[in-house]
Amino acid sequence: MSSIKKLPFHLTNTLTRKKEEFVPLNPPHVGLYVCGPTVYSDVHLGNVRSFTTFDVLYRWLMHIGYKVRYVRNITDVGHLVDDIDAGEDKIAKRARLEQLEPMEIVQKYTNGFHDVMRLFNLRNPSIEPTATAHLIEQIQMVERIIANGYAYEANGSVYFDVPKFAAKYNYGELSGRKIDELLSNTRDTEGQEEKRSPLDFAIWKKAEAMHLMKWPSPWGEGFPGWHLECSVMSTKYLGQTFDIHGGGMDLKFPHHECEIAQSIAADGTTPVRYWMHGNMLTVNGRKMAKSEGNGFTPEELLTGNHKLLERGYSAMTVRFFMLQSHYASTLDFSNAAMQASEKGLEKMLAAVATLDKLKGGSGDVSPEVAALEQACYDAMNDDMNTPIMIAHLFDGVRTINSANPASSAGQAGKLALSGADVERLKTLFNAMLFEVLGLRKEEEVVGNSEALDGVMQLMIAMRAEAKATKNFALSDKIRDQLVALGITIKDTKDGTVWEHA
RNA sequence: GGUCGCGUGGCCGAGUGGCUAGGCACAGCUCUGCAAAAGCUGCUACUGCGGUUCGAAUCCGCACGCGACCUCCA
Repeated sequence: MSSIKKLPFHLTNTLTRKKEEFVPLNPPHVGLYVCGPTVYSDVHLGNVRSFTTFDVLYRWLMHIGYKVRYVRNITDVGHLVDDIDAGEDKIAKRARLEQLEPMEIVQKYTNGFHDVMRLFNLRNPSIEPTATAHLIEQIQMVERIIANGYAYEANGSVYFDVPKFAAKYNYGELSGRKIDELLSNTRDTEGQEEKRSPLDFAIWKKAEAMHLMKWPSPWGEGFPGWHLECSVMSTKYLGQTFDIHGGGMDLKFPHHECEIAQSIAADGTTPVRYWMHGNMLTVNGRKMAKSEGNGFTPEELLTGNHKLLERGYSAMTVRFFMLQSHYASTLDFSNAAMQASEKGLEKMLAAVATLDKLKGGSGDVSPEVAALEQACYDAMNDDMNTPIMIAHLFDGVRTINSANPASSAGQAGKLALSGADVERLKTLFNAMLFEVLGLRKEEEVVGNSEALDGVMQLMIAMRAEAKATKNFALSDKIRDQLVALGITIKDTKDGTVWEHA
């Protein structure tokens, strides 16, 4: 039958700020690197949004036929807290607070991160490297950068020489910074006397005596710089130049800018061909962030136990909510928006259930169904436009419901779908909804045992008896009280069915 | 202060020059003992002021409002 056009895929390259056709370096293979979490505290919903964006990207690339190596790191060393704690490792600080070994903290929050990823149905990356497991490679990269003259040692630390690099290369290309402007905007450099320029950044940092996480190096005991691990691990597993690097918008500068500089300084190669940046999740217009204190954990989300939440929402509701906006737009969290998504997702999944029961008549795939299918692929291939794709699926929902003979509506069932149409729609909805968007049917909240279904069949039969004798008071009482228990009864043409509300 | 971006109907949120996005909410109708679900119909917006154009939410300028980054952050 009519074949769909699955390619080409276009994405917005934030390096060029243009939408470009995606052409892998070595098709059909694709190298994808995404900056993972720093495992020193719980991930919040804003983090989840970013990882979800790249989860869908990963899924989409595979769906359209690429073989993807997806690398997402775990940052378990190295980032500084703030001025007060200058020189002290973030993870070490937390360890002291909680009286735990640093690696215990790392393990704890890594486990927590994985739990969250499972909850939101994110696929595991191909490789999930940790910074602490790549210290040798990081030291080697520092050595290469020094050897090439773009870094210098000072008092046991090693700094990247930004002005020297910028003299020859385009430092600031990704984030649109200009070195003069950066210099004029520099804050006070207190405690940074070792740096030749305030723009220089540490690629190896000397550890103070009280520092808990430190390793020997040619420059003494210390730990790797903030941006080094991503350069090292992406190079190691994807090559000196690879296809796509993703991360949150807030990592663009300085993190990703420094990654580019490091790779060029160390190996002379531009590391990334396509940069992708996901936008922020906001709450009342402000970025959700640890420092803002406006984040909530997935656990709080599910239970609704947080001052921002009117009630709890399921992980799939949230996932659907996020995918109903474009990844490059900011997305504002609100209870009203969550409830709208909840209803929408229910409607979508109900249509999928209906679709499973449809038989369909004779005939070929209709042009309308073929067009719907193509529209979904086109939307996804246009910079991964999930909201448009979902809008098309909702058009499909109307088609499905209109073709449903079990519906009691007069006009329903009039729209004829062929058996081929039904099969095609099943394939499409399964692919888009579950495989690509990564949604899944919610597990039944209440234990859905055979016993419960038996009880329900009994209740339905008793209610049918009451209705048969026009005892509507009793039949309504049964239905209303079931509603109070979270069970909905629907009278359809094919009989009465029940479901969890 | 610098850089970048945003401002769409009751709410969320797509859309980059002309042709109804979609979801939620709301109203009417169909169906129905009543509901629920579903279908149909209605609600037709683009911060303000100029400009370009036959034509602008969409391009340009200015103003106002908001945000992100410039410091760890998805």
